[in-house]
Amino acid sequence: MPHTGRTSPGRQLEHPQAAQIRLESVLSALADPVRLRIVSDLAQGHEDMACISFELPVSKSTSTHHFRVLREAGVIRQYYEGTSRMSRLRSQELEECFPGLLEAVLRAQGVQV
Amino acid sequence: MPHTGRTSPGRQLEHPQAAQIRLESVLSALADPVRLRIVSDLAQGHEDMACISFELPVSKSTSTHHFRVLREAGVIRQYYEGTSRMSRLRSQELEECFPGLLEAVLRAQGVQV
DNA sequence: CGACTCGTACGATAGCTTTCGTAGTACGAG
DNA sequence: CTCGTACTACGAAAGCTATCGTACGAGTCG
Repeated sequence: MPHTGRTSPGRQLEHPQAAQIRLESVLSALADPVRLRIVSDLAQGHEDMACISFELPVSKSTSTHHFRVLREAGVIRQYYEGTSRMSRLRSQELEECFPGLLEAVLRAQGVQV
Repeated sequence: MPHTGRTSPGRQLEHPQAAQIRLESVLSALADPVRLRIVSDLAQGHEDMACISFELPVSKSTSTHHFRVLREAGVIRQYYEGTSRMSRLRSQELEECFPGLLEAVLRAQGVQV
């Protein structure tokens, strides 16, 4: 079994506040096949996923990079849980900032919304 | 006065067909402040605009580049009219390919949709 | 034709992106 | 404490992007 259920504090991860999320950065973050796939996977049921559970066609360090881009753009929120880093979409906040945007992108990707 | 009203054939400009428009390219095209502004301006009433009438904070050659990116991504359609190159949004086709996407982006930019 | 306007093509450059490997840190299990 | 797992940080390389200036082509007006 992975962990005991406790949420470890871990190191702090920088996230932009909802009001600081810029459209340009979000679009830029979504304009990459790997990241688009991460977002689709997150939207596809699994609310919280560790980086490892995405089977991405890139190396670990490259994954780290893509997750960081998504996080810094404000698309996902990440937190540590043991040695794993969990990710979840910031759907609600994005909906407030840019209504309909995430939904349109997901729909275009063939994800049930 | 600009021209006599005749539509000159000019040189052919390559456009992707609606079915060939890729989400990734569209997002990538929109992920730039200059291009986002072009798109907003086009949506803002002026259906057909010559490149020159956008007062962009970049040089002529850079403009050409940005218009090309938008055209090749399938976001705008361009045609020659005299010495001018007119541009218009491919709103309807985009709506068919990616419902709600353009609208969400424009709304996020503060454009009345 | 000649001059002027609008836009393109080309070449160059600086900076960013994507990618990786390697080395290291943080956590949990034993 | 030691080991394995999960992930990061750093450095490096290759490629793309945004930007420009200059030189040129296509069309219009006199």
